[in-house]
Amino acid sequence: MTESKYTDSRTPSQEDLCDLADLFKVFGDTTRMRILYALLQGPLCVCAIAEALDMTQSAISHQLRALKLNKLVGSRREGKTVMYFLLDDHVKTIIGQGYEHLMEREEKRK
Amino acid sequence: MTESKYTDSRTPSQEDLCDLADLFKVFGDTTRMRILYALLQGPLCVCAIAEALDMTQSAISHQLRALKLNKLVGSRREGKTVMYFLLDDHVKTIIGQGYEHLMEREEKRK
DNA sequence: CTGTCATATGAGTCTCCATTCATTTGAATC
DNA sequence: GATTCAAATGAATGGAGACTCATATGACAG
Repeated sequence: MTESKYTDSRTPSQEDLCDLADLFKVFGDTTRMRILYALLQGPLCVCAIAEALDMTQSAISHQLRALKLNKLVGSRREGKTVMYFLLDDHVKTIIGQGYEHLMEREEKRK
Repeated sequence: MTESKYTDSRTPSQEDLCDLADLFKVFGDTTRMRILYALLQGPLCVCAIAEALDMTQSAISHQLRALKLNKLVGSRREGKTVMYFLLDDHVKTIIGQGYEHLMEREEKRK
């Protein structure tokens, strides 16, 4: 059975591999990566993120939307402001593994 | 010091975050993801991959190039054929973590 | 209920990149 | 050397998506 859509099985189907690629696509943008990294330190509101990354509020909102759709971040309203925070421990692990790969890759470079 | 380019430090600089996003961009394509997944089982030559994924040899070669540039796969010539293989254990971990995230995300979906 | 601050969203633009197609390089066999 | 099979590469094209700009929604203060 390679046709499973998230059965209990550990073997991804072709469709799963597509979803997987779509997930990593979310990590594959500098702005979103910077947002995720910022949120590693703790929750932040939209304007704080925009300020930290020196980008427009609109650009940040658009990217937060993508992160939220993929359940990587969550949000809660606090008065006029909206706080965003990481939803998932995998985020830390995935970023960490990516970073380790980068470090090793650099070592091997002559 | 947030300016380090792969120092021994564990804290990525802005440039590192960009490199990190670029790395995940490589995982963020269905074709490349399918190639990596195929290679999890063991080394394969270009034509075998092309056949397995039902895509042209050219398309596969182009994507293998991207994977190779990022040191995710290596290659060795064997006669007329060229075998490709995974270079890095992080690949397995990263894909695994991504998949776990997907599974959890599905659970939470009503 | 009006203004203001914070955020979300839609349309449009511009850039990037995955694939195709045509061609080249490379190795083996004759 | 010529042919053939495998792979790499370059140019061109089509589509996706990141940002901008303008506008809408939402919450609070007065």
